[in-house]
Amino acid sequence: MERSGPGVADTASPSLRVVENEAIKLGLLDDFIGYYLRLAYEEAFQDFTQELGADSLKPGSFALLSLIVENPGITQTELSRAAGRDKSSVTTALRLLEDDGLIERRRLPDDRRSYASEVTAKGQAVYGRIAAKAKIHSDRLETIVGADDKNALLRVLKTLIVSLRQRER
Amino acid sequence: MERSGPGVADTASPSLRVVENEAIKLGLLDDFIGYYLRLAYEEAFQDFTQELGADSLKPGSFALLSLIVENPGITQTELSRAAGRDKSSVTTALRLLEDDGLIERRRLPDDRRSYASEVTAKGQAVYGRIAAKAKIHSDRLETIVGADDKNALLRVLKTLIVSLRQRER
DNA sequence: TATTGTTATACTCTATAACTATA
DNA sequence: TATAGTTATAGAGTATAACAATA
Repeated sequence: MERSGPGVADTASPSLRVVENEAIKLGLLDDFIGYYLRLAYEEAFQDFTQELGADSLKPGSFALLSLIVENPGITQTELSRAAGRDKSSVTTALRLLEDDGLIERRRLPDDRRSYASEVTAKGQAVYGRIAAKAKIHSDRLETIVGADDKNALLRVLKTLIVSLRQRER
Repeated sequence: MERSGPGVADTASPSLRVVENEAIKLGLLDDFIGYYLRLAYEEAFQDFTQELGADSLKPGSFALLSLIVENPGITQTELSRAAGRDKSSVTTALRLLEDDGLIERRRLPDDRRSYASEVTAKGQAVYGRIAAKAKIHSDRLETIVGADDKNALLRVLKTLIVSLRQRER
């Protein structure tokens, strides 16, 4: 990210005013990362959803489908950890994907408790279309913040996630 | 944020692996801001919640209470815009705050359709405690990412929010 | 005993739409 | 007619807990 000059970080910020709001004071909120993370997530998600249009896929489903495409045969417990969701949530979401014919599951012969998920031909096709739209969406975000800031943003977000998760334990 | 050297942004990233996960490939997801925004929001929120402990206040309520403390007499429509929630959601959340005795509402004499919200003495006290805990939480996040990156993160998030909101219209 | 996945269930947060009252 | 706020309701998206099958 581009550095703001010393001491000018705040004043250099775009005037959020929460929306384009008159003169609402944010107080504590103005410095509260979680507040902006939530708003930014919501806006980004909505932008992606609009881009998807008819290929609508729930946010959780998109993450799962990507993980399955990238890691054929991944088990549900692995998906659960990777997506940061409970295994019961994964079960629910996977059933929807399976009902739509986008993925298939088969039992693992070496551990018959586990199910390996695979993308189907149809799922691959849908994923291809979604991937193209995801790229458009990603490019738009990158245009907004700039390539350097985008990479830095990802890096900082990952640092936050990893550190906070480690702290939980 | 500290710049990574040219071309090393990715490799310089902390190895997220989604958690500390073996070797799950993220594919598209690895470059997908929305994915990390969601995970980061969830982790940050959970950290804040744990810090709050008994003074638990819902995330939406915290934002509303802050806005009321900072903007005494703010109306519900203004709160709605500021918090990025529908007015019906604001109504529901305000009633909880009112039931808990943290805020009061009074009709505006000049426009009897509107209600002005004010924090009560009790609400002020609760807010004081929460503010102290919010500071602890914020300081922790700042320690994790560093002061420069924190300011840059806020700046980039605000840019994203503002730009995407403008685009919607 | 521990783990994988399923199910039933419930919770949290939110929005939509129709409404009342005021303007 | 338009706006502020309320209400009833529904919907995402998720987790908890108890469970069956397997290890």
